Amino acid sequence: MTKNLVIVESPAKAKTIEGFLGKEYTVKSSYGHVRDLNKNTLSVNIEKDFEPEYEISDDKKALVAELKKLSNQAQTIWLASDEDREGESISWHLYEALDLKNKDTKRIVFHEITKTAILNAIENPRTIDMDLVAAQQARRVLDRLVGYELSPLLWKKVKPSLSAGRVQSVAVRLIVEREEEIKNFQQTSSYRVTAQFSFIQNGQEHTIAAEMPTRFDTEKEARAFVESCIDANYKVENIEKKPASRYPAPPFTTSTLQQEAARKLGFSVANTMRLAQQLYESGKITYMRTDSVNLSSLALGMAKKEITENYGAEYVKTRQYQTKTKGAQEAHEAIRPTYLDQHTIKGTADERRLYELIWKRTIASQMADAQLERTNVNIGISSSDKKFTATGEVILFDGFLKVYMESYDDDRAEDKMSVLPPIEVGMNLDLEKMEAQQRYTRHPLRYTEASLVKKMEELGIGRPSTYAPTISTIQKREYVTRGDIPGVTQTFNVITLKNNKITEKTGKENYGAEKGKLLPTDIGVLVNRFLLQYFENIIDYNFTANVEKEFDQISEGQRAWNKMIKDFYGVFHKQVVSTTENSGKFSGEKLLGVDPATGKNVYVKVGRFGPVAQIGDTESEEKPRFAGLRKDQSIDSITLEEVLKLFEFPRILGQFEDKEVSVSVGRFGPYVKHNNTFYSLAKTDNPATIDIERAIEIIGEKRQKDVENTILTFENDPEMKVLNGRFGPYVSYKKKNYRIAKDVDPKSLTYDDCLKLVEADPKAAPKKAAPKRKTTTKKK
DNA sequence: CAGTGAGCGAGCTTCCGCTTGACTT
Repeated sequence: MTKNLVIVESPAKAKTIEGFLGKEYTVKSSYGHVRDLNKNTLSVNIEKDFEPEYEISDDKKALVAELKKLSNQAQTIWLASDEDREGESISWHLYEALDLKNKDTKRIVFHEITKTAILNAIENPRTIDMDLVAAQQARRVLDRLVGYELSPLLWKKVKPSLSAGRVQSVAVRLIVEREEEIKNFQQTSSYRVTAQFSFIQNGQEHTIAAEMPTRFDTEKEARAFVESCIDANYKVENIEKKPASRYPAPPFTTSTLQQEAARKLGFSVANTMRLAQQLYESGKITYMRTDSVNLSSLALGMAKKEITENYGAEYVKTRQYQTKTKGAQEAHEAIRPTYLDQHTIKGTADERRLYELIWKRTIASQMADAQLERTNVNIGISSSDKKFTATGEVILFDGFLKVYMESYDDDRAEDKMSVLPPIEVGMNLDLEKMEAQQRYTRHPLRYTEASLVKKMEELGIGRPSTYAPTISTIQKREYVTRGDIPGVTQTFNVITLKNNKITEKTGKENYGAEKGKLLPTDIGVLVNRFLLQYFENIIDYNFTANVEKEFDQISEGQRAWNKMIKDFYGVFHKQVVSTTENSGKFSGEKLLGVDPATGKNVYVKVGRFGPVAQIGDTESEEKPRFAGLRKDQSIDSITLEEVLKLFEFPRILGQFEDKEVSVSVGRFGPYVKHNNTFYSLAKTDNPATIDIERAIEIIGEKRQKDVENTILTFENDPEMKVLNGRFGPYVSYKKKNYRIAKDVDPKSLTYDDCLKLVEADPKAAPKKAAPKRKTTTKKK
């Protein structure tokens, strides 16, 4: 018999809290939301004031039943989900789904998982804040209306299975527009002049590197300047020393953790989150989905002690950080180690590296500023008014730099502190070498996963729990791919003055190479163009920020949620209807030219199966011919010549085992076909140039692999096979697959066993390709 | 990436935010 039932969102949290509360309390987890709108229908009743039709999610039915049983036995039910919009809503949905009674139910909140905080929360219960619940409902309904009205429009006008939404469509827009910026970027160049000087002090030679702050726009000007320096004298005119300090970065939020783990450890956003989840579940770090930079008083105390013991009291500076993030809800602490005295942990190499990063960042955030002395030296030229400057930086006190320094996305030098030699005002310097080098302006960098998250956070779109899933969605929809840009070789001029002689030469550099960047696809570009044309208001960068203001008003009780939705939907739905009726197919069709062989028009466009080339007109009597574009080709840049090559498939390569071998390009990439069997080409193979020898090699490799993956075959029926696949052994029969129970040794199966499995298949109905996720079965 | 290899006469696809295991053909 449970006296008190406490419900939190996460099981790891439940475990910790149960320890604080003693045996009068049972602590359970709701595992997030327990109810939601049905996945297969709109589930928003527009006629009835946008009433949402909630249902208990399939995977939560057993859990809700268990919680209901426990709550029936308990005297008091404590709803302890997070103190933000979603958390409040989770409490309300629990209240509804568990059929709770007002007098037995108490709503409590806490921001840190400590015994005092929990006990304090228990002392100060409140009721569910229905205004906040209404704000969440508005958010949920708005997202559903936008997503479930825009996506079907895309299926109709652009391509099936596409999706659009308040968050993902803006993320795609950012990537598409960055690419356009890069395409339209006008490169310019200028000449930067650097010099190396030397002097002798107490019989010792010193060198000093300097730069001229002004740049020359043209080669002519640069050369004229360098020439004017022949026979010139150089003199130290003044030295200025200035103190400077540097501050540590605030503790990690989800977004900054993802960024730093990408920069310092090379982790993908999804990988970082998986590792962080591991660390959280094993109690090593605090909650990893947070937008807060706040540390609990307990953590501040631990940090102070740790820093004092390891580095000394002068390294301590306790700080409370304030969030700068728009719309931050701050239901949790920042991400930090649970115990700061654990500098390292046991675990996999990646877990340890991520933990150490979190530890360093947390500790550094509570350490003293670094004190520096920056020195600027001006060097005069006897033949010119222009000056060279040399800068040096000396660390007087390292402070937090002893532990950690944040990285940046661009290639700015993170650690270019240089110590200047013992230089004095009035000193004459010898010129060792002067160089005027042509430097090009650089286009903005493409987004990485992590820098996209940063940008999304700045715009206030998405939440810590959705950054990683959103990035995966826009890649799954093939709006965006991750890839490398090789860059181009570019030449630059260098004018050198040495020993009073001028030489000029050209050098080479690689420009614009980028690795692991997010690149828009043809489909991404097209969908973005569609949305921009018909729904600019929805993919406006300020749309989320604006509706968030309205959600805030709802949560403050100043506005009715369904009134807000009504105002929005009135405009939005009209757009949907008018676009449905007035716009035709949106395929991005482009006429490339005329096929010299037939005289027919050649087009490229986005078809039902992706980017496709077409010879002949759709309306003509004779059916047009189609050929899919390769993954490395794009509608934007492909030439007529390249398109015509695509129609040269299938290419007959020759004979092998008395059967024809051909190569072609299909939906899943280039393949070799032999005896009605398909063999995928390796990434390194080019279907346009592949020869029969290599094709036979590929066939051999595939056969070898098949043999390795074949567990059993049967002489009486070659169609029946026991194979080893991604999910372990399975039975394959007549192109369909059947699972084998876990406790059965696949090697021991007889032909009859297999046939039984096939016949016992519950899905007798001819359903193609089972859905990836469980679909909710809604009965009417 | 084990499997698929068309250009669609059907049926299905889809949103954002909470949270973790379940467990695939």
